[in-house]
Amino acid sequence: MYSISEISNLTGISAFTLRYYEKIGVLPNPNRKNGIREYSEQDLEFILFINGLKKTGMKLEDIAKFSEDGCLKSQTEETIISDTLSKRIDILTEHLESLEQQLSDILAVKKVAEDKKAFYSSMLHNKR
Amino acid sequence: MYSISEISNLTGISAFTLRYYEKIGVLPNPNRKNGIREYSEQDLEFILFINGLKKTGMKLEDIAKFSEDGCLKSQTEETIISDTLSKRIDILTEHLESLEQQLSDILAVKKVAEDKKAFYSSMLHNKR
DNA sequence: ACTTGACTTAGAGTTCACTCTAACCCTTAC
DNA sequence: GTAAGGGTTAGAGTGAACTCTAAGTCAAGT
Repeated sequence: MYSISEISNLTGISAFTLRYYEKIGVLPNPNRKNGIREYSEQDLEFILFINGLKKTGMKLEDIAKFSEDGCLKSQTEETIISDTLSKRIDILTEHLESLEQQLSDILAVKKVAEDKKAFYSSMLHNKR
Repeated sequence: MYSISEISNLTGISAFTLRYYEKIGVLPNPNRKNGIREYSEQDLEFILFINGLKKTGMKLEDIAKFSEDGCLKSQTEETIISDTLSKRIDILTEHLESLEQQLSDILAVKKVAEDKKAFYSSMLHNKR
């Protein structure tokens, strides 16, 4: 079990931000003992994944949609589960497409940047 | 030769943003005819590269440092050129490191996202 | 002649994601 | 008992990167 400051140290996310994420629904409410947050190993893993989504450009609003249980009382157990699953699958599918786009952007920029760097280095070398 | 709206269409960057980039030094001033911007093929290429830097997370402030000539009158030709080259090399080197970090972040998230997606899909499948 | 699309400066407004403060309470370890 | 570390709400402030408006000028094409 981890305290909020331990999670903060392990993830690099400040305690402020962790509470903020909880408030806006990006992170689920963890178990509490005397009102104090106690994070499990699975909570930590989930937070790391969520942080990965954020680092790779997913908006907090969309992460919140992924995180939430979608437990509307008006729905049956069956529908809740299917809807939640479908929703999560959709969000992941879309993000995976974005990841492919990012990969190709990065590889393209990397190539040009390497070429330019080599070119500038050779100019610098010839000057001396 | 391209007009600002052509460049906007070709790059996906709005004319507003192109002028804004010029104002804050992210993009150099292009040639003008009667005060109207005329972009060359090389200008277009440079803009596409700059846009790649931005898309891969470089701050506009740093892009501006990369873009500027650094032509301080107090320096000799020699120093100007060497300083400009070294500066550009430094910026590219640092960004290439960031690109590596991004690649590993993306690959890590991609793996977990694919696993989760497969897991959710199988749950959904078993439900039906 | 008129429409279109360019130009200018200055500044207001927006969105996103924090980041922190205020002001106050509660519990556990030393 | 006191300090350290946790809790709450509400809201202010920050910084980055746009995004657009106002209000006017100008030049080329139909």
